[in-house]
Amino acid sequence: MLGKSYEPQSKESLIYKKWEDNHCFKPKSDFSKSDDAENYTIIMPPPNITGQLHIGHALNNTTQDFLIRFKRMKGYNTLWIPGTDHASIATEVKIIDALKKEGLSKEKLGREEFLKRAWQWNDKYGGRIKLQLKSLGCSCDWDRCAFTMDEQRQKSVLSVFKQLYDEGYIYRGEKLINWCPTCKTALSDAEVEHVDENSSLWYIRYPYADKSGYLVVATTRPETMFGDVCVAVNPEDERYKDMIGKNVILPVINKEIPIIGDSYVEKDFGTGVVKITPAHDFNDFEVGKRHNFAPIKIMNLDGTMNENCGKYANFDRYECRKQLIEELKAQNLIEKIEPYRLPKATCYRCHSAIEPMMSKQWFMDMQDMAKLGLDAVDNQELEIVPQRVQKIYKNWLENIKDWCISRQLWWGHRIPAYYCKDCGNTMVELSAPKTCSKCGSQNIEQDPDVLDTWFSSALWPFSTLGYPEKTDDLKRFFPTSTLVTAQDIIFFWVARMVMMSKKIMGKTPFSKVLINGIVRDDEGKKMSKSSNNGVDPIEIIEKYGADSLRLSLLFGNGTGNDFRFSEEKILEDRKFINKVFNSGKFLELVLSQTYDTKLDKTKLNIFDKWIYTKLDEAINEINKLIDNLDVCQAVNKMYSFVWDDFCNYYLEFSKAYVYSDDQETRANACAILKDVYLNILKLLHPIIPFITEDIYSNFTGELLISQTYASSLGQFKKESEDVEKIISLIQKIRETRLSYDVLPSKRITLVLDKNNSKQEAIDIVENAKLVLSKMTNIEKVDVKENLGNDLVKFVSELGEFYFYKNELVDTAKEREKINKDLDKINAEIKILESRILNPNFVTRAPKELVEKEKSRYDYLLSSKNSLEEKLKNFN
RNA sequence: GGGAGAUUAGCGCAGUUGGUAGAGUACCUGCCUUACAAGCAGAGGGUCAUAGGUUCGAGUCCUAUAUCUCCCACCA
Repeated sequence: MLGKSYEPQSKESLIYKKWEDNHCFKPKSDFSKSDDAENYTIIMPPPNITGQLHIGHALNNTTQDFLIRFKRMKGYNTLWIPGTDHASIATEVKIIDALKKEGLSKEKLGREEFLKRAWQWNDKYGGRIKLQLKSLGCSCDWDRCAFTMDEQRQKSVLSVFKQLYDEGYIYRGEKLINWCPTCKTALSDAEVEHVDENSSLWYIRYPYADKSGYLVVATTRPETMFGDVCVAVNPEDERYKDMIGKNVILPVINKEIPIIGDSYVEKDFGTGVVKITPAHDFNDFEVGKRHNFAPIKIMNLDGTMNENCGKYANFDRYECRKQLIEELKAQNLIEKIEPYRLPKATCYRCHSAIEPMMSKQWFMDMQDMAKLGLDAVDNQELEIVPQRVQKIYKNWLENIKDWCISRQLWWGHRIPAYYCKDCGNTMVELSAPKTCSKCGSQNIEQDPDVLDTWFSSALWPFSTLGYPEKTDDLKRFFPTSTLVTAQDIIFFWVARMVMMSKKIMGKTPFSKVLINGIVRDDEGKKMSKSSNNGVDPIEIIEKYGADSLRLSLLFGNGTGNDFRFSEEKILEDRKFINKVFNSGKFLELVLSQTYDTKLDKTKLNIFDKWIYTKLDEAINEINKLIDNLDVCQAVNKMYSFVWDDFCNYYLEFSKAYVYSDDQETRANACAILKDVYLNILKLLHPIIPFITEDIYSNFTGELLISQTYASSLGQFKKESEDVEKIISLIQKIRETRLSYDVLPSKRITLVLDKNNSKQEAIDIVENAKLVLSKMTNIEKVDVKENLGNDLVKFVSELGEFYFYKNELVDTAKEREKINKDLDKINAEIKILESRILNPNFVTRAPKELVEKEKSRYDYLLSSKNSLEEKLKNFN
């Protein structure tokens, strides 16, 4: 029995458990190896274990679950692999924060203890994330749940690292890298965020060595002057070109450096003179390299100045700047200071200023890799939806630089590089070597650093399937089908997965990628921790149920577009779920009043044939839309099919039969209604799995999740068209009744002209009399030979119809209304005439369209005619 | 500095080969019609940001402009 109203809270977790207990989330091939159904595989973007899921995750995972459930019911061998990400730097930052509160630090704790803490953290938060996914209804295979740092994934990482090292793609070297002085680690380019900041442009005088005056250098980083190796001017710059080759004195430390010419310098910016600090600026590094200057490091890893800065050694970088400016001012070496807005590079985790530093790190050569990533898109091995994202993806790959993959952190995959302390030999091995491969020494230590967290994420499409082992899963499910993710990790993750998969597996990891938009709050602001406007899906689920949340996320939101989340929208959308529930209650009621239901699909009336045809069309259309990843339209279609076609029409039609006095008619009508309704539940299951499952099992005792769509009965074109005509007649009757202010409860007569009506119209109306009467409160239909003038005419697609004038209520406002309608029709007639009478249109436009317009024109003319006649009735 | 997206009914939004502007919600009218008032039946409301262009025909394609949002970026 269905309750008075649906209560999701009490049921959802039980339903989920039932699915799990019955192994519904597992691929069919787990039970029958010979199953040759086509595979449909999704790997879940692993959420960071740093926290809990927000609405953005809910959107992504609902979308994935929608796809998986739909494909599962379409008969595919579906696999959805869940998992979590260790999120190296993000987690480490969190744990350090937590330690701080206890008065502890990472160093005090030591590596081993620290890692213990990290694993505890994983247990706690990873667990909560899984719980959230389950409450959302995600039908992923938990037995295959992966963690980026579990044993299996460690093997994948080691294997890939070694292979790429052996092939020369991974190398170690001292280069200028992005250094976060707070996190005390190197970062990749992708991990640097640029924010505009108000600062100054300092104009500093560098005296000529020959004491003939000074050169003014404009800089945003005065404190880096200790690392200057030269100053540069544009060789084309008339002001300075004669100075090239002369020397200037670096103030404060009084060091002589040369003036060089390099076209990198813009004549028009600042003074046209640039100080070159190769060890602390990426551009300067290139300039320095071109002119063979050795970089001079001036900073320690914690952001303090080093011994190359004279008395400023050990000063914090900002304190140094402050005092240095004062000293220069005192020496009259500051020409001026201008306010200046500059993009500041910051750490994407702790948001402190990044310092470019010379440092020995591990890198991945990205030239060949990037090409693999570009090929995937260019050769259409990979389709990114929405298409515009493809440009962003390509642009990034086209400008990519080598990837710094080592991090000076503890929580992560330790780099499998071993150094011989005696001969300096480097060994990259899957397990720790006991002796040096070169000198045989046992004095060996492992690199203390770990890998960029995105290195392991990049392997996700095959590491989750068991790589490097040649597992059945890997054979069966790689490459996967669709990836659904958020746009902020296109570079971090999507691009790198594509490159790694192509490199390691030789194949693009998935054929389609759906990039969802950003989730905003009800004011349109991006949901983020800093704005504190994030919403926990669990809260919403507890309040409204998972189905409501899911529906609200999927319904009416353009695929790939940003999405505004509000509880108000949930309340609006939730009405649909109520509608589904109530139609179930209606079925239950009807069935309870019928002794016997026998489904005989050979005995379908035209309305049954119509709804089956509509259902078939809907499924086909939805299938197509889903293949194109047009989730929004697919859900729209489901919604309108169920509410408009099924609830508003079919259900009402069926009342004419399920309450029939004829037992056989009644039994079959009930059976068919039930069958159609169960199909509706199947159709909706991917959006609102819980309630549909609940109702389905109520009616059948079977599990809905494991059902497949019924094979089509075929399409009944003729009957469908007839019913469409009946529907438009119903609308016309209702409209006409209302226009004459006839109360809905008043039963009136529908009249047809026997001589002038098409036989088709008479037959259709005759056959649909019962339904017409139910839907429009028509008492009877008169087919008359001779029409008197006591009638009022109206027109539908089936032709002309009449009401008895004396059954209607006249009103004065009728004239007004008719005139208004006439105006509208005349306007459209004019538009159509401009077309139909235009020889260009008639000859160039498609024939069918011309035909369509012509018949529309005829219809309008007769409508006009009838309105004009009607108008006469009110004279 | 470069790039992308948005601009459609009061509101928040759909609109996939160019072919008479759509649903939801709000508002208005009438209905407590035995699934559902979280409902049913109707109605009103849009020069599809602006200006040009291509076309028989443009919300849809092209070119500018404006406003908003996002991404990328080494002008010291």
